[in-house]
Amino acid sequence: MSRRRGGGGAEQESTSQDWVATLADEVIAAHEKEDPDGARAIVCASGLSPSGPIHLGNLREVLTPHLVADEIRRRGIACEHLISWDDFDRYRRVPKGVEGVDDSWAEHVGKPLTSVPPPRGSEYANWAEHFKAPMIDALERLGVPYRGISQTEMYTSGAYVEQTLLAMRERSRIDGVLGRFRTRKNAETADSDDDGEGDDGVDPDEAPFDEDLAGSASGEYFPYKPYCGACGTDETAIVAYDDATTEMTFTCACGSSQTVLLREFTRGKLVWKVDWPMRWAYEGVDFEPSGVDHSSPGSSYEVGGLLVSEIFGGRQPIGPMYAFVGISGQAKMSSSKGGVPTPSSALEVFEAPLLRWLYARRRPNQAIKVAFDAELHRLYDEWDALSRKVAAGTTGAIETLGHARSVATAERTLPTTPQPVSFRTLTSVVDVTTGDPEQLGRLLSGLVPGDPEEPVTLDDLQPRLGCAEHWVEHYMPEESHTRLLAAPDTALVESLDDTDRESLRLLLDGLEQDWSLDGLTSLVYGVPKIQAGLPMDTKPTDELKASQRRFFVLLYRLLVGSDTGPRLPTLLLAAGPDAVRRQLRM
RNA sequence: GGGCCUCUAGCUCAAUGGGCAGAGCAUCGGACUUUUAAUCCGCUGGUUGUGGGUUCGAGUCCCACGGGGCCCA
Repeated sequence: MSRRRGGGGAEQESTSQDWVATLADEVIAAHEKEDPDGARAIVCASGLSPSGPIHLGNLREVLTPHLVADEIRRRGIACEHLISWDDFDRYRRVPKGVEGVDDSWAEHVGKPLTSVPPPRGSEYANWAEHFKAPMIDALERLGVPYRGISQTEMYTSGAYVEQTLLAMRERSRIDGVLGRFRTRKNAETADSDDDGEGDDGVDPDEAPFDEDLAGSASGEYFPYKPYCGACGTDETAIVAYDDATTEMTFTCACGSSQTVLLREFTRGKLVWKVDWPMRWAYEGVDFEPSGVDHSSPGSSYEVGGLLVSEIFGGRQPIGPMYAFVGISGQAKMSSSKGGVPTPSSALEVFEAPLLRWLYARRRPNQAIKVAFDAELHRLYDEWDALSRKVAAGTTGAIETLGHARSVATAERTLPTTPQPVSFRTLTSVVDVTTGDPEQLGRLLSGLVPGDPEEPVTLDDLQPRLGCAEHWVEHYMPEESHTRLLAAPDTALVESLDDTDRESLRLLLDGLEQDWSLDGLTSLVYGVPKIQAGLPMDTKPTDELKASQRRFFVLLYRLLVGSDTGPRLPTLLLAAGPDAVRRQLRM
């Protein structure tokens, strides 16, 4: 890891950088140009709107700047990561499928997110806090340090008063900039759902609120939207504003009307397209990515780039666009749990470094997929293979970087599983033992080649074991489960011929002579040998193999009702002697 | 209508500042006293969507066209 600080720049030596290092180079170079003395720390920023569950797409909004900031800090350069909680945004609609929420929340549409009651049963004070909380927890577990800024706090404390007054003074210039992107056709239907953070975007409904033309009751443009003092919503329109006194009068759809001094008034905010560049300037943001929805002409990113310099005297941050994050595999309960998988729900089945790796290994403009289905197994396999290669020193520079960024940050190392048993194996074992710790322990100690002095404990398998347990319970397809039959298949038992009956008797007789993986292994393979009159150490012939196979199929049918299943020693050990006897008794 | 992204082995995808096109899975062959979507070894597999251009050199950069996805209108 290079730790150089560009005295005169010109360090182009390496071609083995990943996208994170390349972006960090750019950010550092741009920052140096502007602030040669390095008096000001570099600022990377994210914006999150807690208008509903914060999903895995939003996580990219955070992890992209996080990785860049982390790289900058690893180089010993001061860098701060801001997360702006856009919790002063208007409540746009009632999200579907959120537990504890019904249509009655519609009456809060138009209020700030921090003024909307949380879902029923929530321990949090309001809507925004309720949805921020799991994200805050996930960021902690992912090792993301940041400074959170509540926009509600900023606006209501008057932090942005000067900027607000400036924007109002300059309203006609702002209007002009916005106008460059308005086509004659859509001048009346501007985008109201443009909150900049890829807010799930599904908003096919209702009359959009025209933000570009906010509050233009008089036909004049105002870049500011007050919340009504009576009903609390932003269904307001400014009817008069005086630059000298900052006296502002506005009316509301609820019928009320208010006259305030804007230099003292704090229940309102700049419209999004003006708000964003104002904050770039206010915080001195050097890096902030944005979702693909900003690739369109006239997007808030493009417009903001003009406004930040023309109005607010700032500079547009470096800001790559990141592509969408796809999801495969759904939680069984997803519809009742609010639909979209969130970072917290992902961390129930992904080890934290693995989830970081998904976001670190691809450039932001590449679409990525977070898998909750069986592809998760492959992902774990890939990750384990990478970890082994890194440990052996056989990886390329870029792979090594991706791994390093995932397992640790500049500040700390994230928890890893000491004994990374294959996720596939873990889920299968958890499934057949139905999570019983004693059986789990027996099976896993047989699977993990452990030092007899220091036997493997279940703790050595954490946190992965917990992920496997959660996956089996919530994501494993019903048909993939191995379920012991609840009662003997008497019809099948009665139809057995003498040879089959004898084989079952032999198995049951020997069952508890050596109740262990090894003992059961030699037993199940030995039964057909005994029947054929062969010694136990006989090498298998084709004929013997065939009879073994027949025997196994019989056992599978009697135990789980199908022709195949988990390895029989594993299955028998997991089932326990009582259940085995119950199913095989003649 | 405008914009962004994408197209690489049968499948899923790598190749991240132009420098010998690579993995996993699948197939096939071999090994294995252990059946499972087991493990190990090996083989096969390619006109990098199409056509041009820049370059000593292009999957990579530029232009056009075609397929797919997304955003905005």
